[in-house]
Amino acid sequence: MRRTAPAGERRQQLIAATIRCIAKRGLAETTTATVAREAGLSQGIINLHFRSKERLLTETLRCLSDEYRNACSVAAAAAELSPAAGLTAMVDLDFQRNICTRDKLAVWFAFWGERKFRPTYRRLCAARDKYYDELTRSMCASLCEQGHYPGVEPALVTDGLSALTGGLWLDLLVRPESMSRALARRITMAYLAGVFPRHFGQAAAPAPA
Amino acid sequence: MRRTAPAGERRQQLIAATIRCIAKRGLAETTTATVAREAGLSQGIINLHFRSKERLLTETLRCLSDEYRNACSVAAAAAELSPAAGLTAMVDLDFQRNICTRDKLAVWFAFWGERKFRPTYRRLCAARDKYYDELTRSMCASLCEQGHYPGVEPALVTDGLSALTGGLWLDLLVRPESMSRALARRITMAYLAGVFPRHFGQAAAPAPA
DNA sequence: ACGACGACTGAATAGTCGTTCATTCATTGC
DNA sequence: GCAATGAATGAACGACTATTCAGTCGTCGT
Repeated sequence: MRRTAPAGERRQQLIAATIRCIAKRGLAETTTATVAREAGLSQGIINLHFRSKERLLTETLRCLSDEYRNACSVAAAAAELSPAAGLTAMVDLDFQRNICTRDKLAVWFAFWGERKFRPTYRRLCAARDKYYDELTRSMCASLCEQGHYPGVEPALVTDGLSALTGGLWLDLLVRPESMSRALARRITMAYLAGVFPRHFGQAAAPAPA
Repeated sequence: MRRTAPAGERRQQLIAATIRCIAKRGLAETTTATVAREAGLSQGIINLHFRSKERLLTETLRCLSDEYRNACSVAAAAAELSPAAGLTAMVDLDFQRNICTRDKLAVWFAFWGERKFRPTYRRLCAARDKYYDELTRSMCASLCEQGHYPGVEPALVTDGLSALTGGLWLDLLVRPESMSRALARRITMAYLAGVFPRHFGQAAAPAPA
């Protein structure tokens, strides 16, 4: 391996090592030394490329947050076609291979446990939440209007969907033997079917093969 | 204040201080010193009454777990009347004043973030989960049978309900400005209404004043 | 080929935290 | 009242961790 690498590349490498480290050992036992070793580099490397451990963690979270928001653009595009297609794309995305890795889920929950106490974590998480909420809410609102669901409150459905997704992620992380991405997707679609029966109910959309 | 107290009392006092400490500062910044100060006692007190910090944390989690399981007995009793009443009691319980404190939620999530890596945390959390699942699943199964819902899978509904509750707890903790216990309860009941419309739908049960 | 640059190293440092233990002092039985 | 008991203290200790920095060595321009 090259001994020297472009700064951006090394930063990415260290962030990846951080994710693996948190997933393997937990945030409490993730030290600068373990991350450096995981990356196959030396003690001081983290303070060289990030100014501190804190910044490494912050950048790691920002990386995941950006990745999620970028992935959302696919769902936003699908929503142009129809609100129901947009919501389906959103659910697919949430339980997709790339986004919904066990390693990445471990990192999300590690930070969620601390976000109340670290303003920077809170800001980054809140930004992702806001983006999700606005996107999902507009889809739900359109579907309520276009699909004639006068009794359904878009804000309520959005909050429910967001909470359900978060809860299923937790199950995927801590009880992988009894929860799978496919099952999580089914449960979420069943929720949507309960809310919007004419669009997600049994007789509504043909299930994608 | 008495300088010496019965051992059991002091242990409870220290567990309460631990909960406040984790809720105020997060697990990462909860040290034996901060817990002792929060309790108004001295450095070595934790190692005196619990053998180590680790055991203090474990006992704290066990305390919350037991409290939750005890509270469930009310819901189990209600289920004897009817499965739907049991489920309603379960939802009420989950968003009740005593169980669903901001402090206690903070502790739950602090441990959930680490449970993958600490066998003891995992065991205690898994025990609570199992209890919840079995209780809820039997209620759902009874309701499916007695209420004639042939298309509904009890296991799926249980997983969904558990995930939704967990997600709403997270919202209550980190976004108290946009989530309340009452709203969380409404969202959960709306979920049940989607699954069991004849028992939880608009025209089914009279909303409690 | 060579010199300058800077990425990288890893031993040293300063600070923090969990744990220990000799000592203090309130409580209880006599 | 007076020991005897053991709960509680808090200074001291050892282990660990983030950060620093002087030195090493690969890379690149000339």
